Parts: sequence; C-alpha cells; structure tokens
Amino acid sequence: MDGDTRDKIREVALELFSTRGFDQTSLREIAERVGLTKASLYYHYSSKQALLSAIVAPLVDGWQEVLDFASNQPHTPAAVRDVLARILDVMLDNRSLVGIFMRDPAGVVAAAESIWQDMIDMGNQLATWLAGPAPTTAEQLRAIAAMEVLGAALSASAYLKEEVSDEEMREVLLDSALGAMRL
Amino acid sequence: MDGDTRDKIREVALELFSTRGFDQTSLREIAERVGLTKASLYYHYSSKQALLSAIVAPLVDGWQEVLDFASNQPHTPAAVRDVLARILDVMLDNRSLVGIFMRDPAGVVAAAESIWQDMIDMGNQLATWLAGPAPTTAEQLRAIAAMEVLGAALSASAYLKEEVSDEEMREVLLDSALGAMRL
DNA sequence: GTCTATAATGGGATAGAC
DNA sequence: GTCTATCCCATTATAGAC
Repeated sequence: MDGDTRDKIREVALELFSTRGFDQTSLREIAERVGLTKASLYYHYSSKQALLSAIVAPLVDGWQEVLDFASNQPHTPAAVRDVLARILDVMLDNRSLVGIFMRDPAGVVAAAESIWQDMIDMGNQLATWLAGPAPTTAEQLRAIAAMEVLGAALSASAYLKEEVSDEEMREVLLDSALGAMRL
Repeated sequence: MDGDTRDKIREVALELFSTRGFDQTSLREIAERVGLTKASLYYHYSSKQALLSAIVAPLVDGWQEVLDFASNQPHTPAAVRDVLARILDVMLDNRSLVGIFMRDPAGVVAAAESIWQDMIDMGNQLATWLAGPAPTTAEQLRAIAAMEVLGAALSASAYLKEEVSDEEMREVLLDSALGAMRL
C-alpha cells in the first residue's frame, strides 16, 4: 500500500504549483522535496500534465457540484445568495488549488488546455445561471463581477497584513458579491 | 531614426505576452513575427526582462497618476467613485498590458520580481485609500473586492460571446464596484 | 543593424539495472 | 519502486562577420 508516495508527490506539487506557479516548478524540484529522483516521479505519474490533472480533480468536482445544485434552483434572490455562498465555499476549501489557476493561467493552458477549458466552461455556466434567464448585457457583466468578488478571498492575503478568518471572509464577500449585483 | 524597429518589437511582444503569456512567448517567436532574427532583438533590448520593463512602463505610469490623484482627495463617496472610475479607465486603456499580469503572474514574478512588486504596492495603496481612514477588516475586504470587480473588464471577453462597448462596461462596472462596497 | 553560428543551461521524458 | 545515465529539445544569451 504505497499510495503514500503518490499522495506525498501530490501534496508537494500542489504547494509548489500554487506558490511558484505551474510552469516555474520543475519536476526536479518536486522530486527533491519528496526525497526522490525525477525518474521515480514518472513511475507514479506519466507526465507533468497527468500530475496536474490529478491535483486539480477535487476542484473540478467541487465546481460541478455547485453547478448541479444551481441547475435545479429557480432564479430567486435567495437562491442566488445560496449559490454564491457555495461558490465561495469551494474557493475557500480549495484555496491553493484555485491559486494554481490564478498564478499561472498561461502555463496551465499551455500544458493542459482541456483542463483550463473545463474550468472556463464551468465558470461560464455559473455566471450564466447567476445572470438569470434572458439577461441583459449589464446583468451578465454584474454576474461576472460578482464572481470576481469571490476571487478576492484569494488575493486578499497578498494585500492584507493581518489574517482574516474564513467566517468573516464568507460573510463580507458574500454580501459584497450581492452588492456587485445590486441585490 | 530607427526607433521604428524598437517600437515594432514592443508592439509584437505586447500582443504575444498578453495572449500566450510572458513565459510561453519565446524571443524566437517575437523575432520571427517582426521579421528579424533572435540575435537582432538583443541589439534593441538587452534581455527579455528589459523588453518587459519597456512594455510595462505606460501602465505603471497610469497607476501612479491615479495614485497621486487619490492622495490629494478627501475620502468622500464622490471621490471614491471618481477614483474607481479612473482605475477602470487605466485598465481599459491598457487592456492587453493588464492582461500580461493576469495571464502569467508567476512568469512575471520569476523574470522581474521588482516590476511585480511595484504593481502589488500600487494596488495595495489604492486599496488602502479606497478602504478609507482607520478601516475595519470588512472595509478593507470590500475595497479589494471593488478592485476585483474592475478586473471583470478584462475577463469579460473570455466569458461573453457578444462584444460589450467600453461605455457600457464603464457604467456597469463602476456601479457594480460601488455596490461591492455597499455605496 | 542585422546576420550566422554557437555556447550554456535547464527542462521533460525514457532506458535499463537493481 | 527507485535508481543512474542519457536523450532530445527549446530557451536565453553571446561572439564575431558583414
């Protein structure tokens, strides 16, 4: 039962990808930290892209759940609030994972365009739902803006000196996102 | 007077950096499009980093102007609106330039950390001003959120099928950013 | 100012022994 | 499962002729 090594590789890669960036992280560096050689990594993951896919899977699943939930909701203010809250929860629960996409979108696109496309598609569908049925251009823009607000949960740490609790982030950013939609 | 070539190089590099990403764009590719060889680029720019610096200068200047303006304003709702509008204008006037930082933050950091740090610092100072004097944590978060909303001006094109006019963007996103601050 | 040629480095990935 | 050794490739950057 040596899924241990596989997991360890994933953990180390996640940390490096999300801080340094995907492209700026070499397999040599990952292997070094895990305590292996580059070649041994290839026993566990067939390529750098495969490693990224494995790491990113939980986030994709998380978005998908929110999307499934949203699809079964009528577009009421209460439901919008609920969906935004769930999106925010996924972001907070997968902070470093989301960080990979924010730190190095270009690198992810270059290495695994399909993964990136999946994320864009899901973001698109969420924004579409948020905008409501037959939305005006303004409503679409506001929906996108609301989602951008939730991204502040991640950039905040770069801008703020003091730590902010997840509870406060949840509360403030949810209200802020609703404000961006003028709800 | 062959600043022509220098300018042409800058133009091509800007386009490639902002679409493919800084790190994903090789000097060979730039040279090819300009109609030169790689070696000739080095006659005009001493390194890839120097090329980036030259490209990025106008954006740095733009932010600085907004910052100077804000510093001389009292923190009233009208002034907040004004400053947000100016930030948005800078973003719209330098769309592809801002795109460089959004597409490949990690690559920029790796190649020119000081440039990145300058941008972060300026963003920080703008957010600090927006948050107002002696702000609560919530107010700081809302200020960051408001700035993120303005970033929607750039991500919008990835999410929307139809073109949106700059005027509509200006109007809607400005109001949306104010909404994020509950103003 | 632009070229050809080449150095120097580092990356992802594979072969094959153990 | 992990290792050593190597391949292959692209990149940034430089040297020197024209």
